[in-house]
Amino acid sequence: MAGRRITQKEVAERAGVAQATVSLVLNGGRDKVAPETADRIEAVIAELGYQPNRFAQALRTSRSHVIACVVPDLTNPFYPSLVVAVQKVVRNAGYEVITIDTEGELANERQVVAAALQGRYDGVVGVFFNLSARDLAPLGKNGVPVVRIEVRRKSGGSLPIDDLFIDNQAAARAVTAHLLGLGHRAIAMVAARGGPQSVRLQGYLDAMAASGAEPIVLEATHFTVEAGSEMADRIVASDQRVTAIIAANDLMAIGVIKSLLRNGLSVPRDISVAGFDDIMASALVTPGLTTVAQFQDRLGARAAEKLLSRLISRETEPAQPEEMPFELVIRASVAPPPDVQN
Amino acid sequence: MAGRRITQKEVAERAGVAQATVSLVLNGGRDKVAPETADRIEAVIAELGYQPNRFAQALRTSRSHVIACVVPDLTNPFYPSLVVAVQKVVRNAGYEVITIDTEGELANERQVVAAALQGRYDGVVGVFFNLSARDLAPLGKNGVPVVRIEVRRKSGGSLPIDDLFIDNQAAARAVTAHLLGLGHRAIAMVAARGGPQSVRLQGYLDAMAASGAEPIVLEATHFTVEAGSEMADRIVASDQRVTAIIAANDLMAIGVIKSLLRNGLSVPRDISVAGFDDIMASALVTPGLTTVAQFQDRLGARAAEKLLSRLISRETEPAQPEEMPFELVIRASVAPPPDVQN
DNA sequence: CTCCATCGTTGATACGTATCAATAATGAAT
DNA sequence: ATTCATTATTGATACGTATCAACGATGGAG
Repeated sequence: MAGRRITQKEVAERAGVAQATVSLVLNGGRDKVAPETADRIEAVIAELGYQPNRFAQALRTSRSHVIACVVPDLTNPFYPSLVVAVQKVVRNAGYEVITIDTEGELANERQVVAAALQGRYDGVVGVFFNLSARDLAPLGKNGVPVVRIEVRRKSGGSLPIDDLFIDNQAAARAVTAHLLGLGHRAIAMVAARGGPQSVRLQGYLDAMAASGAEPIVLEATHFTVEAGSEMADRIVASDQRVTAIIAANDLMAIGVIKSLLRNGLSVPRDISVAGFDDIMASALVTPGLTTVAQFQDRLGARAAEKLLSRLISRETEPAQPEEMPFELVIRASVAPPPDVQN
Repeated sequence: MAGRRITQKEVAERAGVAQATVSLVLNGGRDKVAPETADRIEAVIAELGYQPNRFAQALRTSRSHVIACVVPDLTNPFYPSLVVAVQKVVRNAGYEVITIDTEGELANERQVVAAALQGRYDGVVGVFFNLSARDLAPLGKNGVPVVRIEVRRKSGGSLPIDDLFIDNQAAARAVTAHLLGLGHRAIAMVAARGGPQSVRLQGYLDAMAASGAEPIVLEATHFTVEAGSEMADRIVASDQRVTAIIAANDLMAIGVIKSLLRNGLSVPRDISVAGFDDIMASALVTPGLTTVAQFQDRLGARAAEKLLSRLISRETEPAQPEEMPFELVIRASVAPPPDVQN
């Protein structure tokens, strides 16, 4: 009962003017309108506390002022900071953010595209595990800009699909090289299907090949702590002698550490461990986890900026991929291999 | 160019029928419509892949099919699992979720209320640090149901504000009693302003008073790891002798542990530490953190269910607060005090 | 055979906005 | 004094939907 919604019509009546004029004033046509009229209308707007009806606007303009932020797993601590960064940037520009947890599932990613094609989202930003540029093409064609966050240089081709990427292959090479430099040779990689896995794996393989070391690869089913533990258990149980383990992300790496400690091994004295992402927990575990920081907040903020500029300028020029930095974060979980430690 | 949007009008034309009839079929008026007509229309709908325009629907019905999920800090690992649980439940019912990170700020919480009053959200679920039932009252009056997640028994009074709460005072009593039971007397509490702080603090004070022990309270400015470390530093630097520290949440507790270890103390040998929330990192730190689990996923799911049932039934009966369980999770960060350890 | 109730369908309308074409008012130019 | 260009304002319209009043058709009761 309390607060009925105020409409332009009511403002118009109160200001002794037509609804169209109110609309004119609101849409920057300030110079199309006599200053005193504009002032009067704005006074009434303030007085009545008028707020435009977003749905009517959306219906009329077919712009929703909503953008979709797509992540594969919100409970993976890597993503919330990204999402928050996006929200902060975009909020000031009058956009709302719908965060969609796709669980890494193709079907859910498809649903986002479908919803966007319905005009529900003005733009899409995020991480797609399954969809390729081809799948996202309809969005570009229909004027819905997309900013992908990728794990390697990629291009949306001639479409308005911007790519923000971190060269994860180089990152994986860097981690592997760091371990090799300390004297490790028997370095295992624990990866999982989907996501950034293959790229990081490739970087690892590159570095190993370059140094002539024999790669050892284990593939888990998920990017979780449990999966990491399971893989490490398997390594311990096998007779394979390993002095270092690289996990495809920090959650798995933490699982690996847990498993090793449980099995009575010392990290890094017996086995060194490294991961990717630099999630908060990585600084908190004991020993601190050596990992690759990707600066999620900067990543999210930059992605949001790119999307916004597309939304504002309405330009549909082909995209330029933009590289974002990573950084090797050295912590206590890595040391020279036992035979070099003496 | 590719996929123009299909409207009811187009469906109607293709089916040789009026737009109103299509609408009738879609809105369950299936029994108001001749079966063969309905079949024909549904066939066309499937054929053309018609999807209703949400904005037109919202404008017409003033129901947005969007619900707001309000949390104070998405980067606090406590909340994402809550949000995800809400999303999962609500998605199947055809609702979208807008997650709003209020940063614990009053202004942002107010903005949510304002947006909801504009009709942007059909319902609101979440954690409010600053707003009281009185502030949320306008929502109830305007038919926007609210489910609050609270830290103690509270009531929306006669309004349709459902409360889901965990008795944090009892939880704090339980933690404190556990420590007292082990023989601790000099137990400090590290709290922060806002949020669940005062309630947990009260539980701690209750338990201390009941056992005749002298309370020691430190108040930090934020609920973060850094704040926890800072408080612990302060304790170490002081000449106060303390054998156990309870932190108002796990992030702070982890900060406390970090600080103590840095200062050359052993946890739990020299000082025991406990927290609240049971975030993932708590199981991963060394030593594992004794804490209070609140089952965020169940909490979120239940909250979403309550909201949904309000949305569907349109009932505006006064709310009944519902209690959710907590559980003391004992890990390695707690042991008897030094003088009992002999 | 006429009347009336019932059923299926439809035309018209409103939700609140943005925008376009048209009008009224003003002053400049002839 | 008349015409014309310019400026300020407005009426009308459409976006896509849900809904209500009204309509024609059908068939049963009288």
